[in-house]
Amino acid sequence: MTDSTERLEDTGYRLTAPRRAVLDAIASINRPFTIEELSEGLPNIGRATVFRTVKLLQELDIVCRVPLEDGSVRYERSRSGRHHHHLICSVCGSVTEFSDPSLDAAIEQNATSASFELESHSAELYGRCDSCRTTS
Amino acid sequence: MTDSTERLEDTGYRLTAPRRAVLDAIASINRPFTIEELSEGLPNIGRATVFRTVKLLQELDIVCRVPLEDGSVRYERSRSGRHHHHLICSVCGSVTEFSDPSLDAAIEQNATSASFELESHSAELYGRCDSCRTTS
DNA sequence: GACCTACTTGACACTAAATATCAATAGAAT
DNA sequence: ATTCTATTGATATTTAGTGTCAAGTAGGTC
Repeated sequence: MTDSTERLEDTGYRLTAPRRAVLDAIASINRPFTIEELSEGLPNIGRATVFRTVKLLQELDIVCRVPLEDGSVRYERSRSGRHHHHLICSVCGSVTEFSDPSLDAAIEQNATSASFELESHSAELYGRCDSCRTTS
Repeated sequence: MTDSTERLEDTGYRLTAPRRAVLDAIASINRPFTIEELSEGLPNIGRATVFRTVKLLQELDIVCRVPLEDGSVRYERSRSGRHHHHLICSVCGSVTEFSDPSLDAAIEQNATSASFELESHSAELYGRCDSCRTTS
């Protein structure tokens, strides 16, 4: 979170008390969260500000958007702060990041053969994580 | 759409007038649509029915959900009716389906190495389609 | 063809997620 | 300390979708 505040400043954004509060709250949550959940834990911060801050943090790759299989959305602090994909457990809801250059290459290959100029992409994997798989 | 009605019947769903109307409307739209747009073109059909029917058609792989980069969602008649991925043009909004076993394999490989039991996955490619790329 | 019954519909209320507005507030540069 | 502009909070509004339930109808049966 310290380097998150730095990243905010470096990008020209103001380091305000509400933004610090949102960053702290995100740092202390250890699971994917909804904005509502985050907002409930921050009764002194306006709901709109929480939405705005999370949107900002997404742009800075500090937080990432996690689309669930049912169409709902959660957010999570990005571990890597860089491009990655997700393994999303349908049992416990845990989200694991991974990167794979060969997966990215396969995606680029498909774009190229369709004469499509790729700007970005997403890949989400849904299933059961190791511990939920072995525990059930 | 004829085989869509067959697929409805085969699965035990009733072939009702509203469902036919929704199927016809989808067949006549040649671009990704929102439920609102679809519903506007069907003033005699209840909004809830349009939502319900599109949800049903998704389950039957007749229609597919297309998540856009900004988090909004559109729907499109599935050409293949089977598992596939999307090339989504950020200029004209066109959506092209593609399948690639080697892409699927790369995804499965990642799940396996994380001891993750893969149930499903999605991959969306965003950028500029061939005609928008060459026209601009 | 009439009948039955479960599936489906339509109207409407409601929820959830997010954005728009705008006066008031407060970073941070000087 | 002052100033200027980004940011905030409160609230209204939008968008996308679901829940409820009485009324309607598809399609199998006699």
